[in-house]
Amino acid sequence: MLTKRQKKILRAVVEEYIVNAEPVGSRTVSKREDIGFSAATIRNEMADLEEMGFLEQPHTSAGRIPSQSGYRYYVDHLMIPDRIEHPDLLMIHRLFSSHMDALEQTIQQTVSILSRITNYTSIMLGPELYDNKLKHLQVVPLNDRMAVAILVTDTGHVDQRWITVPDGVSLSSIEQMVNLLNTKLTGIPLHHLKQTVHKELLEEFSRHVENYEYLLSMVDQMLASELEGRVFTSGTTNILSQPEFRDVEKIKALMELFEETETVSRLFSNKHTGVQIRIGHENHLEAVNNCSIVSASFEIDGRSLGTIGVLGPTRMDYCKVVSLLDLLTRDLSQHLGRLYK
Amino acid sequence: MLTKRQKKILRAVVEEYIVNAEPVGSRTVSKREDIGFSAATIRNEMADLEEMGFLEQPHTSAGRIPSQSGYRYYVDHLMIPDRIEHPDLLMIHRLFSSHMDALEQTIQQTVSILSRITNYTSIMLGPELYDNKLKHLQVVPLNDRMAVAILVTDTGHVDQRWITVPDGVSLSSIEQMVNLLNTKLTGIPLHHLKQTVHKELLEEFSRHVENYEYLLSMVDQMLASELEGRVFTSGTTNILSQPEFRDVEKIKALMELFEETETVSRLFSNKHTGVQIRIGHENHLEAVNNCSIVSASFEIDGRSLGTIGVLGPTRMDYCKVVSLLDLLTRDLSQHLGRLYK
DNA sequence: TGTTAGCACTCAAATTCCACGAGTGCTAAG
DNA sequence: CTTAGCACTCGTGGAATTTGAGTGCTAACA
Repeated sequence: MLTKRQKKILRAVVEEYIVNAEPVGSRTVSKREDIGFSAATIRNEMADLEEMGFLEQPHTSAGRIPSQSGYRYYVDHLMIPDRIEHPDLLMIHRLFSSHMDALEQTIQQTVSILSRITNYTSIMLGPELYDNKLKHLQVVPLNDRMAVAILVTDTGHVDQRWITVPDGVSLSSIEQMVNLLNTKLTGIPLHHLKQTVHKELLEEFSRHVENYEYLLSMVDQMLASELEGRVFTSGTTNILSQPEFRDVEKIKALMELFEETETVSRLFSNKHTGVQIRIGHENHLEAVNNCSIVSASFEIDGRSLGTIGVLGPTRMDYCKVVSLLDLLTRDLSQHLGRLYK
Repeated sequence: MLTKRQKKILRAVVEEYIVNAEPVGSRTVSKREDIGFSAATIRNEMADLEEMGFLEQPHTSAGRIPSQSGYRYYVDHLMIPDRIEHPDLLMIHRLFSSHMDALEQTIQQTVSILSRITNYTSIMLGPELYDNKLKHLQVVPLNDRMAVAILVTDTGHVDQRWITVPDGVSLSSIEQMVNLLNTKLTGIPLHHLKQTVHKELLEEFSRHVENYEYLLSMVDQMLASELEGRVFTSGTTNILSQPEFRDVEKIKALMELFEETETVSRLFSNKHTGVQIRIGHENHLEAVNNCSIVSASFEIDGRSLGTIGVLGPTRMDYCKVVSLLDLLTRDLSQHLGRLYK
């Protein structure tokens, strides 16, 4: 357990380092208004804090910087979330009060705003489509071999894919099949579509549609849509302004990371409610060992729709980011709620 | 006019520099097999070539590097396009002989292969949709205020947008209108849709559809689709391995460039036939002053569909890139031709 | 007993200095 | 016209030196 004074000092060191990105010495701390002790006293306390693992020294004759447990203690016990500045509030308010755009646009704009306000890289996962329900299915033939299949969900998401038409299948039988599927599948969650077809509709199929065996391969092609949410990013270059990324190798590792949506998706996924903070090694990934990821989910009716998050150096302005994410996910959830009702 | 020997030497310098990224001295050149002169002779010639502006010296006691006009002369007069290596050929062949994917996937795979083979950043513009013809129009209502409009073109491109339903417009009248539009607009090029509606269909509208004034605003929303081609990139991080990008500032400028699709689109646009090379300042953009852009268009029936290109340092392996782009655009054109017929 | 001033000490970063050598330009001989 | 030889240039890299921020320890003080 830390004494009150130690907490004060730890907090001062973290906040000072977040701003200046340079090791902070005892003198700097003692000169802060909220600290009433001499540099010598601070030195003693800082030595103790280092022994406890909350601070570390780059080298003997330098000041202290927070260790990863130092940051962890800070976000868990010492941090007081910022109030969001007025111009930022205004920008967010304007985004969500604007007329309804397509979902993807809203998402893209949200990440974009987040990265502009924080000056870190921001990322959004989702929304996942698993339990979206089928609203409409459409097949548009392009020629006698190719057709476009279009799936619309109740949330207004549109999914498309090209399918090849098996030999010997007529346009009219395709049409017949699509009609049948539409009447039978509307309202079924996407991740149940395939098994519903195979379990319940096979019989119906064989009765109403000729050549149904061939058509089945088409249906399977149609329904093999991607259910995972997409990854949206914004401000990937922001992080290059941070002094901890002067090294080209680090930049490269990070940029390559962003090109792998798979990994990004894993890094940012967040099944908890509320804002989640992962500091450095807590991410279990070499490339982000000196980065922190702050993320939060947005939801409708308690059902998580996706995640929005920020990636920055461990020396991140947690106060600002946390309060911002809190606000954004609230507003986003509300906005999407209005949209879907 | 350069003498034969000068050409030989210029070529040697350029090729040597492309490989090693270090100033090449007279000794290095004289030791090449295809050069039969002593270092001293080369020195004299190199001094002349420098005077003519084809070579330059970083400092007095260093070798020469090609100037931008040096590269220009090289690609215009000295370069002999490479034969493409077998494994690369195989990869490309496999891409285009695979079953037909959706257009976007083919495109993404093409850029990806290009960047992997060249180790530079590769980019594709397009395809532009201006003269694609409408194949099918569909409106799927989500609730009483929102609907999704879906546009399918004859090339299988699907465009979607959310539209708001004006008050007092019934679902049935929307249906009626969509039917009308489908019969009247199918086969019309996308960039004519709007004016066709306003010029030729207004009258028809007023006769068949009630409340047509309200519906018109919906139609306008639907048809305001984006006709410019999208920008696809791959291997943005490749360029970070090049020794000319050890400087974080340069990296940042370039990465920020990639985030601006507008500028990227302008940089790579290529209205000529055949492979086009733009070297350094010829791009008229600060961030790519020491980069070259090689691009080529792909087309169907002589009609340009889009552009594919490569961005690398001016010290680029032009031979490889040119022959590769030549092959890729040919194959791509052919592939798309097969697809659309 | 807790706090503070003073002082010697440490060590990274910046600066200066120096030797090395790759490469040049010029000259004179072949 | 070509080439060997030589003096000269200048960037590179390493060693030595200086500088200064910051520490730990000790002793005095409240």
